[in-house]
Amino acid sequence: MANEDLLKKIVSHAKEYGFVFPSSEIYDGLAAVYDYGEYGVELKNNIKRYWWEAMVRLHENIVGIDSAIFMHPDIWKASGHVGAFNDPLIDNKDSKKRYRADVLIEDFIAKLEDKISKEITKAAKKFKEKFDEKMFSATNPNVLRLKQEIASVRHRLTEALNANDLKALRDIIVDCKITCPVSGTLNWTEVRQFNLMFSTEMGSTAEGADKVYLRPETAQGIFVNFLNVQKSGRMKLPFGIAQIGKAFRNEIVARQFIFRMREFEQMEMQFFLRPGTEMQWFDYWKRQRMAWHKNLGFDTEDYRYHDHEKLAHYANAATDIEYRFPFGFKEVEGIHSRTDFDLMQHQKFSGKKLQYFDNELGESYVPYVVETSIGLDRMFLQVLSASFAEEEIPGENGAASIRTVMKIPPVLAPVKLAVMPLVRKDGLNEVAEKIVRNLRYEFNCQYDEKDSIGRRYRRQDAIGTPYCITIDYQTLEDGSVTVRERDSMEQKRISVENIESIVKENTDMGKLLKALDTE
RNA sequence: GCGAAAAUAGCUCAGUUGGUAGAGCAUAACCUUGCCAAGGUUAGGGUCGCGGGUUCGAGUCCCGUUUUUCGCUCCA
Repeated sequence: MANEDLLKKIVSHAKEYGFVFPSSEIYDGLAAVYDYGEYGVELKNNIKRYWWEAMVRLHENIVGIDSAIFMHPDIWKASGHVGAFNDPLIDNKDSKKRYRADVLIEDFIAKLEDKISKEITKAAKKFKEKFDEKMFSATNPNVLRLKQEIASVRHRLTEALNANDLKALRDIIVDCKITCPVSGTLNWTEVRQFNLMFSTEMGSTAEGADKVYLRPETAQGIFVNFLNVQKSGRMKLPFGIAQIGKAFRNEIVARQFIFRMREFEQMEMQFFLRPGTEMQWFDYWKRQRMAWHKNLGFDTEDYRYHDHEKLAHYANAATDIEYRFPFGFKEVEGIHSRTDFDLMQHQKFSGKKLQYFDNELGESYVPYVVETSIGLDRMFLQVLSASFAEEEIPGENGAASIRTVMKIPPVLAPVKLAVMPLVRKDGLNEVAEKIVRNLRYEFNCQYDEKDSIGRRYRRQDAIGTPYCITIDYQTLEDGSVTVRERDSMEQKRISVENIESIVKENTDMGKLLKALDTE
């Protein structure tokens, strides 16, 4: 199966069986926004629970919070999102390449500087020992002209950037005849700014309204609550704060189904620690998080680390956990050693001390942070991708049929059990309905009496239900039922009383967590 | 945001040189069967993504637009 086809199949399967719908579909949809359907929301909630309990319940020193999406606007100045998210971009119409306008100009300045050093090298060769570089660069007309040009361009660049004047930026490019490195032409578009943060107004009157942003990450809600949690929870370093929540990014290109959405959900944990111990904790979380993924039982070959060589300004180590999606290995989770960058920034912008008094050392300091950040929607897509299977089943008269089955780990499956009467008569349906009524307190349980039993099994396969119970005439005689397992399609006869324990045993979150903890 | 391609029923797709929309599956009701999809009868469901234009007439031709996919680009 070609890989693009596989993604297509997953997308249409997700829609057909109520996992994921395009947003606002009857209005032609809204780009890069999706809704979760009746089974999707169950799966998503189960993933959240697996993460939350693995982080918060299994670690004594990790607690959770749920911070608001709206935050004080200055937070985004401190975090660097205002500014860094505002790159001025320009496109070359011939090569179709996009550049950061300020980078193009910086490159141009670098070229001029390069010219100066070439002049100097040339002159140095010519005059040998008699060459005086200081004297030369202060008097040579070529060098002086270049220096003047650099100063002028740099001045204009600074002015334009400070004034946020996009037209002035473009004028510099045009005036300096800066060409596209690819096409070599001057055929530029306007300079445009892409603010990756969504904003809205807080306050109902136009005059009093203040601009607020929809958070582009959940991490900042943790940083600004660091002291609150540390004090109210009497937390001792090292400790972590976990959070699951929505974040919003106005992506220029949002594609690949729910892999990159404008509104998405993150599961983040910030681990606060003593400076100098960050690499040890970075390694710890790197292993822990990979173990969490692999504990789900999918093919371990499909996971890998991707260590960052180019680090962001705030990080001193970073790695991604990547999964082999139908469109290649892509990031599902990031583990970053963020140093004290964030807390220092908030200390600076808020004017409040964000320090921890370490009794062992007898001194206070701004803690370092190691972060684990996983995209819930990506994780969801990962589970869909890994679970989706089409199997050939030998038919009765030689004709093979295709079985589409979602081999979702039973703990995460939206529906744990389907109960169906073999026939919709002779009281079999009543018996089945009663079983569902009794078991629905324990786990998500479905009743289905429509169509042939084989077709009902296939319907449950399509949504990943791990167990199907069938009530037949023998049930009426001895209280036994058949239990059919999703992946093997094997059937066993068990007594009605044992249904609960069998399903529970194999769909139990506690058991999955235990397997994770002993690794 | 640029370029290319696509868009017809819930899904997968037909639809001839322009003549007023079909199939299979799915869904619902009833009957029948009963352990791994595709039994029978009936029904519902589409202003052919949307808007404009050409034409007596547009699913079909033209322009715009939206959404999706692919390639660039971006992902602090």
